[in-house]
Amino acid sequence: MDADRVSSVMASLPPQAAIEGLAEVFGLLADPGRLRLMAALLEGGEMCVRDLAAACGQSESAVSHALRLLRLNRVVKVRRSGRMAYYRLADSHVRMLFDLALTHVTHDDGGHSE
Amino acid sequence: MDADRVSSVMASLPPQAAIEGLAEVFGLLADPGRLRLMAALLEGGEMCVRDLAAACGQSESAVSHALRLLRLNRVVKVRRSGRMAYYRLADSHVRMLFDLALTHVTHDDGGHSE
DNA sequence: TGCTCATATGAGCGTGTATTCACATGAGCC
DNA sequence: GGCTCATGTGAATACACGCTCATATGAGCA
Repeated sequence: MDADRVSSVMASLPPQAAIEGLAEVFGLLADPGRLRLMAALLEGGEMCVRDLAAACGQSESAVSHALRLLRLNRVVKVRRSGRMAYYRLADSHVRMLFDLALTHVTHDDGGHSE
Repeated sequence: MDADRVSSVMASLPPQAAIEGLAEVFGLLADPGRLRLMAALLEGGEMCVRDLAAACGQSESAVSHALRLLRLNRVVKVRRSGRMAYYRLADSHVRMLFDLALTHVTHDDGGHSE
């Protein structure tokens, strides 16, 4: 048991709040439904809820719930016009993470094993 | 309802397998315990289970379970020496995502709101 | 006003997942 | 061999999360 190493590593760990914030952000990206929405918005630019639901193969209710989460975390932005709501990706860190990961996953697919 | 836009977006969506793989990877990063482990390994280089548990403030069992997950997904690698197991970060995409996000979160902290 | 459509939201439910506890494996040491 | 220590694993529990269903809000339109 290397006590020196342990305490120096402990001291270097990011604060709890930062860690939990990170986990929350990654959690947003840990759902296929939300990922499809983001991929659609990345390609489509700006879309309404119905079109997003149709394009991503999800119910409008599920999409609305998902968009609410992304909205609360500032991953997407809304523009309201009449009774329509047009969503687009915000220029957030989340977008960048998603974009980067998507690029990688389409070129090289790592898999499972022990 | 913009049918053309919808179908063109649908066609551009990454295949289901890619999306699910992405979600799985992000899911690995969506837990504060695992993030602390990765942060510790990023700083400490190579550490045994006990030291990781001590440095991250988690039970050894929880750490072992978490490391198993990370190992199965090739995020960490093990070196066994006698009864000890020394873990280190693998050069995976996951590591890069984590590293990038960590850098950002320590410089600018985005938050919640409607 | 009354109706429909687009979206939003709340409750309830089923599922996945992290943690703990108890135990197993296996190396080092006497 | 018998003991201890470091790690691994399985089962059980508790919690979080996403989905659906029902309903609400609010714009457009007759």
